[in-house]
Amino acid sequence: MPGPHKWRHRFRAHVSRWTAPREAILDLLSQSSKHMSAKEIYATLYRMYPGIGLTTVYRTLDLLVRAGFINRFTSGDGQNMYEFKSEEKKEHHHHLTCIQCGKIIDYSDFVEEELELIKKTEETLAKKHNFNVLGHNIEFYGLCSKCK
Amino acid sequence: MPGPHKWRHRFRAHVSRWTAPREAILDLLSQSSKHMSAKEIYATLYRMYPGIGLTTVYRTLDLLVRAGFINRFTSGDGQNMYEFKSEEKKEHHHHLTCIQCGKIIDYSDFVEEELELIKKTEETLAKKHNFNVLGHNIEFYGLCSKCK
DNA sequence: ATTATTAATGAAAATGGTTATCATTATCAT
DNA sequence: ATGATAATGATAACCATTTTCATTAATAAT
Repeated sequence: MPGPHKWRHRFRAHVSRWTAPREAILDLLSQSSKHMSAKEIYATLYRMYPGIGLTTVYRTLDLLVRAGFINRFTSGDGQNMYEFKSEEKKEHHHHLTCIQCGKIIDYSDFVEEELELIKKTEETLAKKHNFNVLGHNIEFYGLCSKCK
Repeated sequence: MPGPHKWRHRFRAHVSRWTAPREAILDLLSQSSKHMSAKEIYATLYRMYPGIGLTTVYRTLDLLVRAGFINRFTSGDGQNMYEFKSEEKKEHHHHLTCIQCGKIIDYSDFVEEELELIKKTEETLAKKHNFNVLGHNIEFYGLCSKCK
């Protein structure tokens, strides 16, 4: 469903108004396969849409996370990164981060095993501690080939 | 080895000078079973040692992480938490965090399985991406019994 | 023990990511 | 077309962490 309002339909279930910034942000993230920070997203959009504000970027990203369109995760250096939840390659993946240069590699090795274990763990934790488990963060970190 | 210089020996391998703030911080963390933020550590120590500075707390925590005395991990709300690496209960544990109130529960269910998988994953990632894998963060989050 | 060297400290200011405020703008139901 | 109000964006505030730099104090040399 290409075109100017590609996301409108799905988005409208979550917010009352459809706006240009929201489409621009969602569009950008859906086309970029990379993880992006709020600043990066702002800087990229600013080129073609100089009116956009950083505040709106942050607000929209929050919205998109809550609505389930994108994932948020914390990069090593303390800032949040965002990535589009693709439907096609809906492979469950985790991140391998270089603590030196910040490079992030997606990996999906042992996903089957991981998922089993995650599911089992979530169930046990939910029962044992009476938690409503909503998600998880799994990340490996170290030094990439260039930095080590 | 109790007494005023409990840590001196082990610490001296990593830094050139042994100081009161360093001992105080390490002492506090070793006695507290909880995870603490830099601010909490500072506030606690300030009572018995009003001369201490927040800067020193941060610097010493960095030092202790690098020296392997303590672990640092990111809590949900964007601040770093620190915990002593106990030798006795050297059980590998991970964290279950409430995104509402910030409560953190240590859990060690499925550690055997987890450790196996982690080890396997680390080895594969190291080879595949030529990474020097230094560690991992595994965390589940959700709503605790009070907050849900 | 005294002194010299310089690592370590701490007060204050700076930094950087994120959030709150609020007047203005623009979407959408009518 | 119009009005109600959701959404925006400029600015300032916030908060954890880091930097700067003059002062203090731990250790080595005397």
